[in-house]
Amino acid sequence: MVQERINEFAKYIEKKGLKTTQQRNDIIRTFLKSGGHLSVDDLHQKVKKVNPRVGYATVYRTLKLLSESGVAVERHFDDGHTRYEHLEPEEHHDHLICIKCGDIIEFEDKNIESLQEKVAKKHGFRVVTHNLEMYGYCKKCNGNT
Amino acid sequence: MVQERINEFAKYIEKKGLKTTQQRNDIIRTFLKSGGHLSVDDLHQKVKKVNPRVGYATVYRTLKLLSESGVAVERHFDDGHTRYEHLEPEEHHDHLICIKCGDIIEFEDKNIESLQEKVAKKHGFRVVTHNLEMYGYCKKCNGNT
DNA sequence: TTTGAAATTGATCATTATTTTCATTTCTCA
DNA sequence: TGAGAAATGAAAATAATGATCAATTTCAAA
Ligand SMILES: [Mn+2]
Ligand SMILES: [Mn+2]
Ligand SMILES: [Zn+2]
Ligand SMILES: [Zn+2]
Repeated sequence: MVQERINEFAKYIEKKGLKTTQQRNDIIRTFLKSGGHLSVDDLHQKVKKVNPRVGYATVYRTLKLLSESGVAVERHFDDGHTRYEHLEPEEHHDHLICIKCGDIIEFEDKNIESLQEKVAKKHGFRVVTHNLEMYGYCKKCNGNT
Repeated sequence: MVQERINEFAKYIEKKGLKTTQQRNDIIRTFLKSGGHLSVDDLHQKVKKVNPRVGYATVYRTLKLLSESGVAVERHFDDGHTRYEHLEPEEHHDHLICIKCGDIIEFEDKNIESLQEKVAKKHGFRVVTHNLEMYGYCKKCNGNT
């Protein structure tokens, strides 16, 4: 639920002694309303339609805050643009990324996750985050160039 | 074997109609002699000890060629520095990365790999490359801050 | 061995994503 | 409502990487 994410972020802002502003509200609402994996530029484009005076730097700063608060997660796919998506708490997934059309498929596989933990444990390693990305050709692009 | 990698690269250079040069030789030998996951800067530092006149750009260019040839692979961990390591043909592994001391543990898990393929197949996706990275605390860093 | 076209090199400049600065504006709340 | 703290946006600063280009090197043909 969008409102819950907004409240969650508000709580984080409050706890850090920061302030609520119109720009932040516009950015957060636009972000939460959007699906997919947004670059800073993507989001800035969208926010400008709502509030043309929002600056690029503020989008950067707000996305950073959203990540810190747990409302958003940063993704670093292999295209040199950090992307953000919003997740429900405790939610997690990994990605299949088409190197032809750019389509991104999300998946979650408990068996893989549990084997990952097993590997980590074998090395005495405590995992905080992980990412599993597979690059290749999606179904649609498979029969082409 | 280092010599085999050198030959492999020579063959690639030849096939592309490129030339053998002292700089490339120095860079390649230094790279193959080194273990670990080297940044461009790391490698440049090392090469300069062998041949001080080697420029930064040439290290970039040569690492690119090494990757194309299959002798090296590029890694994009979450620190903004592309790193390179050399692998034997057909070799593959993934990484556990300590966010405290920076140590990198390599692992290979056929079970995980096979589950990955299964997930991809389920989505009609043909995987070309993948990367699985787990960030956290290594055994040594676990009992500290 | 000489030669010259093609490739390479290194210094420097260009680019691009992201961060920082800082003067100005906006919030918060006593 | 007014002061102090935080936020903003425009522009400058960073930092990794890529592109340019004149000078140098390689190599196969002569
Ligand atoms: Mn996703
Ligand atoms: Mn490795
Ligand atoms: Zn596709
Ligand atoms: Zn460690």
